[in-house]
Amino acid sequence: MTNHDLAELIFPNITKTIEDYEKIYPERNLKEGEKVTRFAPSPTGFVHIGNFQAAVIDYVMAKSSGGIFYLRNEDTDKSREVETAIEKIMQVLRFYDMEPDEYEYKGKIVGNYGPYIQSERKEIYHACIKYLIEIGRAYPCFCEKEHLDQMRENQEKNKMRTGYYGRYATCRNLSVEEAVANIKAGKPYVIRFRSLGNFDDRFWFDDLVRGKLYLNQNDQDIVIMKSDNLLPTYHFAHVVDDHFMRTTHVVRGEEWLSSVPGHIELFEAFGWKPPKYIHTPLILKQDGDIKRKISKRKDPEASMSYYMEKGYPTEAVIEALMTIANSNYEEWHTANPDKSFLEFDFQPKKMSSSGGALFDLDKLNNISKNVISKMNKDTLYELSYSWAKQYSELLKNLIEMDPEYYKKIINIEREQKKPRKDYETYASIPNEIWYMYDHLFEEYHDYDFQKISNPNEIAMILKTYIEKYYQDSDDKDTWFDKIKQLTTELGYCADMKAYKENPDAYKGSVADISTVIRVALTTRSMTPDLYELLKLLGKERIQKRFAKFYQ
RNA sequence: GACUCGUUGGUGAAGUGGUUCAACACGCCGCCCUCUCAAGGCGGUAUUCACGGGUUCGAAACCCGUACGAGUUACCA
Repeated sequence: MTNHDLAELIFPNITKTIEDYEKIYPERNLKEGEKVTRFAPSPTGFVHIGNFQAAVIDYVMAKSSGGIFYLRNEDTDKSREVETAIEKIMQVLRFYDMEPDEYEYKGKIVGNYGPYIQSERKEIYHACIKYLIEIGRAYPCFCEKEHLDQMRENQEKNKMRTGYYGRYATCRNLSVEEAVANIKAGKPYVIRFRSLGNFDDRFWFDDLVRGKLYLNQNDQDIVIMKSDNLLPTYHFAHVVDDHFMRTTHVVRGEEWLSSVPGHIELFEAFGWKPPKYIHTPLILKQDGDIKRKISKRKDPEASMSYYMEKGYPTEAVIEALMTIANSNYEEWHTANPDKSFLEFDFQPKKMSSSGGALFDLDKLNNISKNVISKMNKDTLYELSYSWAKQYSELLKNLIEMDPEYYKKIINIEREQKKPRKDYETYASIPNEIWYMYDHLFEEYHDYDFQKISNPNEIAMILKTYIEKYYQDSDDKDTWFDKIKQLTTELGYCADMKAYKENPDAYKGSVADISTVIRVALTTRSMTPDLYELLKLLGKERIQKRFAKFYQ
């Protein structure tokens, strides 16, 4: 009996060969420099920020080169799979406007290199494994878990490298007859790759981030097909898929670096050319004194849904992630505010290889504030409204009550050279504008009066102001002149400079008077421009708010 | 334990032998700015690049050790 018989026994129904697939999935017609990248998440119901960053890089590299960005669903681990995961993934991609060129979604395949779901590619993997068995580079392994565990324990005890290699790879020495007999007897098995590598020999490999790396050859007979569902392991699926889908650049986390030798050997066994690799530093988080991998269980910000719920503009998240990837991105973006991030010349070499970047929420918040501040009122209206419809009943109701009024509020000190930066996220908007709504204002009674806190004095200031001075029709200069007149009339200092030079000579200043008005109007001592607020509220509502203090 | 990658300020980092006595951004602090806050302006924030040794006229940059951190070491990706 020969390897051929063994291969036939294991895969009797596989008739297509590798050559067939080479024809079905021909080399892509790429122009010089065009890149093919992919986002290949496993459907766990969770889009990790690190994976998403890789997707952003994938997208930028593909799109900026005129190439292809596709989505591949890596669902080979059926035990971890979550039903709606792929919808979430698609939702995230679309939300960030990173529509893949090729994908498979809800039964529809877009692209000529599918299926794009690994569990549907079984035949292709099997054909490849069949080939490997025929040429003697793969074999069935009947070792049981207990045996493997025992073996590893012994290896550890003897300070040997752990794993299935060399003399520990017992099943590689089984004769075809023995293997066939085992299979016919119904023994469960996995398929392992037969490594020809020598761990003591080194080879170099060029990672686009780190440059030339000298690595030990792989000598592990890694599992390429699992026993229960006959699906491939990640390692094997990566090699087969990225070859037949004609991926040119693989972007993945640096946790994959140590499996590179195995992947390279797999490519070599087929005589295929490996793609270029970009192993990105992990995204870490500061936890007390230590930095650790951002974890999906402990850290809500590990999930992309966090940023969607909080209402960060997509542009802000992308900028934060791009800045971690290439720190000159920010500078470039300020210099080219109107350009899309796709026009940025992303350079893998410029990625830090310092083994992990802290994701800085302060920085994100700052970027986000800037992004929101630069939106015009209509854009902010649209984006915050569509966010509210999904995530905030409160904001949604406020907007729907009177969209034009809402627009006026968010337009205060907006659409100018140096706009205000009040809103960090869409979620933070209600907290900044609620006092402009009477029904919310009525419910709140905690006034933050500052220097002037005597109720009689406050009542007097407010009453005098509204009855004697305030007019809706005043322009800003007139308005402020009147505030000054009021200030002087009540014995306070209207000139800030004079006041600062000699504060003891006065009861207080125009700033104190303004603060009283501001607080009475909003309960807060810090708000946007007072004049704008007054105008928006109008005399009648102002009067009502003031009246509380002198009735 | 073994293997691999790394180590520049509070954070992200620029910088690969000599205008870097370490850019830029965030954060923090201070001052200024005819109403607050925000913004803005100005200034401060690493006598030094984990540590020790070496190479060199010259090192954060090159070499060697040490320490520390991270990743991998699965029929998970």
